[in-house]
Amino acid sequence: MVKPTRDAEATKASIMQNAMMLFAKNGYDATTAKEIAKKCGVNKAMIFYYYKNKAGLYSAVMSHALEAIHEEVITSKKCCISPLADLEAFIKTYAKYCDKHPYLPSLILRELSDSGAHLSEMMFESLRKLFTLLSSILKEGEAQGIFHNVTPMIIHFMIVGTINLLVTTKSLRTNAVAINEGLDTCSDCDIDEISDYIFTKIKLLLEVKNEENPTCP
Amino acid sequence: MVKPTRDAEATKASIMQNAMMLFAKNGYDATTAKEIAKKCGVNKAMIFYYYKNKAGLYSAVMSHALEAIHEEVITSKKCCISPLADLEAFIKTYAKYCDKHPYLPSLILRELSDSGAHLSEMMFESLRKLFTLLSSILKEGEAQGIFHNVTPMIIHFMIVGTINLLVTTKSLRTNAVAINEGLDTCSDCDIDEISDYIFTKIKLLLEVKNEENPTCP
Amino acid sequence: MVKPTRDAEATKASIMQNAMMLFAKNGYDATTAKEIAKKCGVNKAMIFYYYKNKAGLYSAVMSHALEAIHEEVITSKKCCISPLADLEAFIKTYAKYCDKHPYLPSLILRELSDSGAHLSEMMFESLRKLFTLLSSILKEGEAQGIFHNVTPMIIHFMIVGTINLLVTTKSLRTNAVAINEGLDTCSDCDIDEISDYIFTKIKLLLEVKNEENPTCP
Amino acid sequence: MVKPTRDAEATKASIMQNAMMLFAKNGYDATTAKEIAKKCGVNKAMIFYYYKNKAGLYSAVMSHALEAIHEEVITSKKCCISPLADLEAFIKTYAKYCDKHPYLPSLILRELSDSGAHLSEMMFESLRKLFTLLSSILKEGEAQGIFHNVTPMIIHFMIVGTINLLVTTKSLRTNAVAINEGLDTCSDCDIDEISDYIFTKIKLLLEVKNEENPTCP
DNA sequence: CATGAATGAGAGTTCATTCAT
DNA sequence: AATGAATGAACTCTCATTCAT
Repeated sequence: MVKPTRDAEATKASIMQNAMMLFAKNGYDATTAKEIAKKCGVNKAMIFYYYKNKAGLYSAVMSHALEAIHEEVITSKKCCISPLADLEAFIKTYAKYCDKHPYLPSLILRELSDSGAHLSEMMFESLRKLFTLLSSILKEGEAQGIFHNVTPMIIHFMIVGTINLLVTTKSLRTNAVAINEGLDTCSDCDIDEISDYIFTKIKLLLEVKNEENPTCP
Repeated sequence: MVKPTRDAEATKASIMQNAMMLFAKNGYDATTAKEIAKKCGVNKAMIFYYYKNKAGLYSAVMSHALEAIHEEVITSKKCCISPLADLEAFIKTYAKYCDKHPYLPSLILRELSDSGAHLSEMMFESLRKLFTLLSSILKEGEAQGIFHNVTPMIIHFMIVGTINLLVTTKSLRTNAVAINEGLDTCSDCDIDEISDYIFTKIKLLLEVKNEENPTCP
Repeated sequence: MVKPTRDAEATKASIMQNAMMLFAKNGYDATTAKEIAKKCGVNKAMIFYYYKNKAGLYSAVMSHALEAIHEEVITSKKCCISPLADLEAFIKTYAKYCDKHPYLPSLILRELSDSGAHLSEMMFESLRKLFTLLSSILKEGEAQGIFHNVTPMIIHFMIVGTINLLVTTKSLRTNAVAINEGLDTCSDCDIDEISDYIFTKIKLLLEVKNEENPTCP
Repeated sequence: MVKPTRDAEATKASIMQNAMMLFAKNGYDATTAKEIAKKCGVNKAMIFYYYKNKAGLYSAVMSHALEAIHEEVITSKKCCISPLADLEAFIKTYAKYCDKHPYLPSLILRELSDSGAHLSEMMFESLRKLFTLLSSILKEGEAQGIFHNVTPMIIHFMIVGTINLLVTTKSLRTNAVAINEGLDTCSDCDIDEISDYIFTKIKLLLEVKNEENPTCP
């Protein structure tokens, strides 16, 4: 009995927002249009009015999320002056964004978990762009003799995969520690510690000589 | 006078095997009983006869997969004599197993992607045991002064997450390279190269002094 | 400050015109308000504004079509001087009208095909008047000894049914001949040939002695 | 609460039978699966179990009806010895069949009323076969000098169209006479009178010399 | 042990229609 | 007069699950 907004933009955005949450939590198939509509307080039919069909909504959700993160990472990179600083920006921005929008890593993991069989052109493109960005940073660093023995794809997954898993398993890790007290599941680590740690480790792994390169201010 | 299809046990196993494939490829919801039955060449009702319901079958599938890997990784560890060797065994065994049974990483990623909301006790336990194993290796190595600055949870995800993503995205990465030729998506890397590379990198990242420690024969 | 689309009457008429086409082509149920509106270039809501609801629009369409033909056939009759001439006028006018407005026979066949269950009073009345007209011509002819053995209802259907089917199956008959070349589906016959032929045959069937009666000039 | 038949053939046939009635009465779109299932006393899902989808059921219904009539007409023809006898058999068999199964003419009129836009290959074929049959009778008669000035397509529609309309408008014609007493809508004519009349008229129209040709015994 | 028939619940989607501007 | 947003009811179709044989 929520009275209609009569504000197209707001309704449309609300649908996307709530759909994002539900898709991330329950996956594509287990999320129903009814459920989304209820959460938005709008009629089920509005979903189809604005997004044509469920797949269209999903596509829009993914596109939105991936564009946003890509934008953010690209922007953060601009302030920097060296591959190392770029790398740091990449890691920290990605981590921060995932922490703030924990739906994203869920959605990405889900998409990747079926070999991208249902990945739309657009999502595929977004993921590729993100990788291309990191790849160019790493290649540049290698060219400048700062990074060594780089296989960009694997490094990419080391960074992105680790962050994704840490974010998506947050509640899980808290539970695990409750059961087995000796286990350190990093359940108290905040996102800044985590990204610092990852950055440090990635530097080691890329055989960076610490003192010589400027990082992000 | 109806001739039974040879062997009940075989039918039951066939259902599990085919279900595993389909669950991994399409996810829980998108996999239908009809589809599984068809692939097995048995009647749909048999699934319910043997596994009570779809959730029961899924549970059995996950249980089977996780037990198998756990067995394998635990066993392989025994052959070795140092934390470094154990680490190597862990990485290579896990990677090899995932490569041979690519359904597993898919299933795991899928489960983790919703914060384990639907993770059964049993699956949760299995994942925890896997982490406990690696954790003990890392702790032991740190105690012996071989590994440094270890946060086991993050290292665990770095290893397991990277391997999972590399395996699940295999076909995806091949496509990506077809589109953008300059991109190196490691599409030709075989699993041995990959696990070698990861092991090497993890050693760097754990600040292992290379020459002093024996590895697995 | 919204500039009205020129002319309310024009909008209303456009809706009717396009609705007629679509109802004829796809039937009542398969024709949607959206579709009609799109074809008219007006907003969907206008249909309800002008015609209250879909049934109202349909009613208006049928009424319009039937009135038009009735007007035309009745009028044409007046120019003539004998039952035979009247009959000729009836056949040729009906045929010509159907050929020019092929929606009408479609709509009529559709209505009749469900035993008139949904036939509105008004449509029923129109169809009845058409039959009454032919009936009176035939009766008069019989009274004058020109026509013999007349069962008006059957003759009526022989004329009207044949013309309706020939018009509605035009494209169908063209296809049929393309498939089976030996078949003569009269696919090239134009409406004048057809109505001439029908008139000739109806004369034979009514046992008219050819030379004695004047026809329409 | 009808207890299940557990007789596949019976259930399947019941669905077809009831669907035929409803499709004929209300048309394709206005007939719902729910309605059909209710009339059969079976679960809605059975329709899809046996016929895949609504269109499949419709197709099966049409196919069944058209095959049946074609069979009947072909069979009746065999007993005869001259084109005239064949023609008589055609008309009387068709009329009788339509009278006994009044769904058929409704379905045919409906299909033809949209220019066969939705006519499936199979239905189209059946209709074509029926026409081919009559066509060959007429051509043969013309070759033997019994029939004159034959345009088979038009004659076909004169026969078939007239019978179809007479059958489908039966109740309508009864109503019309109630309103306008002077009107003779042939509301009391039985099917034998009708087909006799039509046959007689068609003979006149084909300029058959009455005494010289044998008809069906 | 195995099958095909049957079911009920619910999903996505469409659409006539109304409301507010 | 005209529009786009919003709704509720209905429809087709799917699917896990059960029943009878």
